[in-house]
Amino acid sequence: MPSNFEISKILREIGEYLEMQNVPFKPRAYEKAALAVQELDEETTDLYKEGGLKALEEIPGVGASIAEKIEELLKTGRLKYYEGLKKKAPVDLSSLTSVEGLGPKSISRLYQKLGIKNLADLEKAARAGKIRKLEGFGEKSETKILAGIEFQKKSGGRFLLGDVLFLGRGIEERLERLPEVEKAMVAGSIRRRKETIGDVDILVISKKSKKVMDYFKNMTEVAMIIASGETKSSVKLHSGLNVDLRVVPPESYGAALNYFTGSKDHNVALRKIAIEKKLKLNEYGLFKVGKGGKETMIAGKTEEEIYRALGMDYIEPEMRENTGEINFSLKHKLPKIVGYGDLEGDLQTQTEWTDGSDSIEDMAKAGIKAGLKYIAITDHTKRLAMTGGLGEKMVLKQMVEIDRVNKKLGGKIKILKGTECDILKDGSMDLPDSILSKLDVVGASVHSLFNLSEADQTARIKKAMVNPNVDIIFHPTGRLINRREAYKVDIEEIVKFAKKTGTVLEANADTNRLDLKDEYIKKCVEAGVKISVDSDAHSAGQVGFLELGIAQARRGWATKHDIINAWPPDKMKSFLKK
DNA sequence: GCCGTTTTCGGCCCGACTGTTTTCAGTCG
Repeated sequence: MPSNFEISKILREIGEYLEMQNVPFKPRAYEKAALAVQELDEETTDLYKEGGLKALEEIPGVGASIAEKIEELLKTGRLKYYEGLKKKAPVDLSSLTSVEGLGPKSISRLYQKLGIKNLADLEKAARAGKIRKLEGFGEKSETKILAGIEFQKKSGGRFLLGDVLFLGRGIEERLERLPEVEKAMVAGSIRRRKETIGDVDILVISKKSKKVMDYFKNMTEVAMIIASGETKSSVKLHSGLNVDLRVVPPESYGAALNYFTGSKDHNVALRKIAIEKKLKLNEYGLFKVGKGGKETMIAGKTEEEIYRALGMDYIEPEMRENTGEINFSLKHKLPKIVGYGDLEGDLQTQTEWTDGSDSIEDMAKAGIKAGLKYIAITDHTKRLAMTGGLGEKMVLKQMVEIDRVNKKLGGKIKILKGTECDILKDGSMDLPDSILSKLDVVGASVHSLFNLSEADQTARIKKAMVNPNVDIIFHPTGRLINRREAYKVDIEEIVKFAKKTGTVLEANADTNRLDLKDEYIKKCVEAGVKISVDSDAHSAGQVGFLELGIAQARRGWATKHDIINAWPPDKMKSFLKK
């Protein structure tokens, strides 16, 4: 039974195939439907079981035609229409479109003229200088393609945390529901909330491992069984993600969890400390080695008791990268990093006024649901025309609407008036100061001219930071994980200048961005620069991105003190520029 | 192909930038 993830991927590819054939409007329709399916709270399978074709048609963006296609997928696991399109141009769309600058039209031409089907073909043709000879391509596009391929190789088939965190958690929950399972827990880089994930590690305590393994290997999303044994099984999912399951005895659970959570460097450092204390640490426990090599286990049931036995404080998984946490722990001086429930507000969200999909009221309600006390509406500005960016008149109009909704919601949450204002080429703002000064929160963003020199880009952003109305620099480096490198900018200088001007730097929580990244967050914390953890939600459901933002803040060792939207509304507002 | 009616067709966010051109197509988000 195909999952929402798989259905959405097929719909998206259909849109891209139609785009390749220059079909008007349909591509957008499929793209919209793909997004809607991806964002559903419920599995499409369940929707269909409960309400049939009708229920599918009620998904916004899905009409009669796409509903029937989804039905075919659910019933047969296949879709003839999709297979027909794929036959006409059997190219690996998902990898080719992920090369920066390559879209459906170019891919279509490359296939027709040079028979390019995948990244390997593309690289070969580019290296042989064949692409520059094609009409519409030139030397520069060939160089750009090669650079794009290099970047792809570097990111090496890793998955975004946001895509696999919930998947891992889903498997964890299903395993935990089995009567044979005492406890199930995702370990590995997911537990450390690393921004990209190679594969998923799950630990289970159970006395009947065979039953657990059988369930695991037969899950609907499994495409292939790689290895299958009593205590360890590995599978590959349809999405290409590998998942390992390990069954451990209860007395070793903590040691196994510690071992399989990593990071490798952190574990090596722990083992060294154990050796200094004449102890031995492995995935089964912490042991005292007596005369004649006799081992007695002194800890292993929980991670806490292992750290304690080593004379250390417990270290949060997000900090286990061997970047100083071991020493802080030994000296009992670890910072108390921000908790997952600590945010009081969200300072960047978009609505249907620009490129978001929900109303101001819907976003506010999502904020209430997430337990927030305030939420800023920060729609785009006019320079970003493709989003329908707001000009002065519309901003003023939106402020009136926000007043209305605030009144209607009766104080359950405070909606703040904000903007995500474009920073223009020379560092000036896309809205006049007379408007910016009326808003509660002004975020400033780079959305254009990503290829300025480092000096120019840095100067551009610094100029925005000098503006007395600019409170926050949104997604300060502009990167898209696995898709686009950050623009060139001197981050040390930006951090220094943020301190000087009292400007906040954002830790954007969008799954694709996570910008600032963890090590830059750490630089801010060390420099005393405040950050804001924002969802950048473009729909009510995306307010949930905040969790990923907090995860990165934790990886950057940020405490509540460092994050302005972990503060109560009044304190937060008094920190912003006047 | 979807949506929303001024209901059963006509519109569909629309501008900047890049690299290719010499007037524009493709990509970005």
